[in-house]
Amino acid sequence: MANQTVSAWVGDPHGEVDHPVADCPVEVTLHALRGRWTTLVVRELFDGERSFGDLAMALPALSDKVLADRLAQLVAAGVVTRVREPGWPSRVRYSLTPRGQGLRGVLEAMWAWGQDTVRSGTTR
Amino acid sequence: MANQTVSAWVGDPHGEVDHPVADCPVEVTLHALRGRWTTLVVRELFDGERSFGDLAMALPALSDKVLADRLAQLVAAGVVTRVREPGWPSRVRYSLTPRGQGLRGVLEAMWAWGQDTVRSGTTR
DNA sequence: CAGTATCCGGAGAGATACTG
DNA sequence: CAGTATCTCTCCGGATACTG
Repeated sequence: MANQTVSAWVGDPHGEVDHPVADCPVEVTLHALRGRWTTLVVRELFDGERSFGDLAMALPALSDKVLADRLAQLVAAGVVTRVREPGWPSRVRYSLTPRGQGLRGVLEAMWAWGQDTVRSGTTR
Repeated sequence: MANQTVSAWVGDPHGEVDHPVADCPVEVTLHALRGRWTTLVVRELFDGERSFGDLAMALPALSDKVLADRLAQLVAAGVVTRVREPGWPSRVRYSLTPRGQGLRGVLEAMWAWGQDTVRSGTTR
């Protein structure tokens, strides 16, 4: 997760790390993607704007509460934009921010590594 | 986390996803890195082989139990090799497997995204 | 040295029911 | 439609104490 407060990534020397601190970039990313279902919600949004109902339909096993939690988390992380349409019935449009689009690279890296791992049969 | 069982990454169409399944490559990667301290342990090992005591010393706030948990998890994920030295006092050498080395790209992608996010001040 | 055995407290995931 | 309010339950993370 986190590293020490100051030094860079593999740019050692990284001194003692007493605690996984929140301002480590890796920690920040992990935090944004934290929790079950999160990456799936993001993936849905890679395809474009979605409403709450759209997402609920695409992820049927995901409860309203958890979906709302995830969306709030993603909004707080600056990954997703939430736009409430005025009127009735109420409708909310969720879409990725530019930063959210930037997650593509991260998820692709994860996909590639996981793919290799599965192929090699080193599943845990 | 996971996606459906068959289709590819952003290569839609991705059908309905009823459940975050374990065989999604992204899920596999997330699973390998799951838990507090995990990435920090991996980072220590990027610098080369380490003993249990080395790791405990580099991560002073990490308890024996959690360190042992993390190492076992990483071994199970095929990321780390565990070699027990015979004799007394007992000594165990931990190092990254080739697959573990492959995590560099993943963590770098995470680092880059987190870095941008912190710069832009969109911390949550 | 390198762990394992227990126990505890808190966070997160899900189910159900209700509201602006 | 798009959530919130509760409540439950399980899964860690951490502390402490002990062992091969």
